[in-house]
Amino acid sequence: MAKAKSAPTCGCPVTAFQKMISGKYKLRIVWDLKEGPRRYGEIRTGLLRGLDGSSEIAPRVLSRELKALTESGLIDRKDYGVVPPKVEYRLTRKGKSFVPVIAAIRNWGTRHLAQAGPDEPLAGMAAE
Amino acid sequence: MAKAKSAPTCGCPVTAFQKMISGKYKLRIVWDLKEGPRRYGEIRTGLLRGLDGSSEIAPRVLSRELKALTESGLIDRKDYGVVPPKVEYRLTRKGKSFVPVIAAIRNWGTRHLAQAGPDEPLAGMAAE
DNA sequence: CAGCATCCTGCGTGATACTG
DNA sequence: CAGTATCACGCAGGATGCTG
Repeated sequence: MAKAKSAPTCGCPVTAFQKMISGKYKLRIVWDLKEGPRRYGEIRTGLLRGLDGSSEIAPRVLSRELKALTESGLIDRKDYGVVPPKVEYRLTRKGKSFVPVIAAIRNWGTRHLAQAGPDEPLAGMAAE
Repeated sequence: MAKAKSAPTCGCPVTAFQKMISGKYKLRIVWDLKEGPRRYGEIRTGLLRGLDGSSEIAPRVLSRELKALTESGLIDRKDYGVVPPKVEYRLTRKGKSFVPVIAAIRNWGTRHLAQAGPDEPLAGMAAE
């Protein structure tokens, strides 16, 4: 179905947004990266916070999310090309500009969803 | 997975947000409803704008999205209980408070995703 | 008109094992 | 350490047909 993907990107920013951040971890990855570059393992570990620990994040999944984010231009991958492997991910300019949007989401969620998990007591959310 | 929903709601507003708006149409429905109450058919028709028309929205899908939104407390369902059936959906207070968030998303998307679909040249995004 | 019942399919996600 | 390769599964979401 829907073979011809010549669809005009739907023309809806909201839909494009949804596709871009589709996936369980993309938003959280970007959010975590706002504080600076992080390595693969660090992201993985950081993502486990807030989860009930019943499930570890499959490398395949995280890998794909990171790749998608990279291709979306939100994050940048820096491979140090050394052994043992060291790879850092950091926000691009575009990615940084996206942080306030996530902040707005978090803000709303905190207020209207009465989240009991203050992993962070509302960080900077200064819109540009 | 995650049978025991005793999980602490993940503690992440972002994750909760993603669950709440998961689905292809939820965000667009809320956005469309910001201009006032709409009937089932109107929502359905309105949602078709921006799609390449290759696929109609299955009633089952739209129905589920609307029900989910209702249970999320973002929209309210008003059944006139007449024949032929007339049902209107409108934003709740919570739903209205969510509109600015979508506006922020649209704003960002329009700027950074270069969307060519100006279904509306940025409508009012005044928070309440 | 506003749905619900049924079937079907692709993809996102998880688990496990292996590699440079 | 930072991934890739495979297998498997549940569910979102599309297609039809029917109903009050």
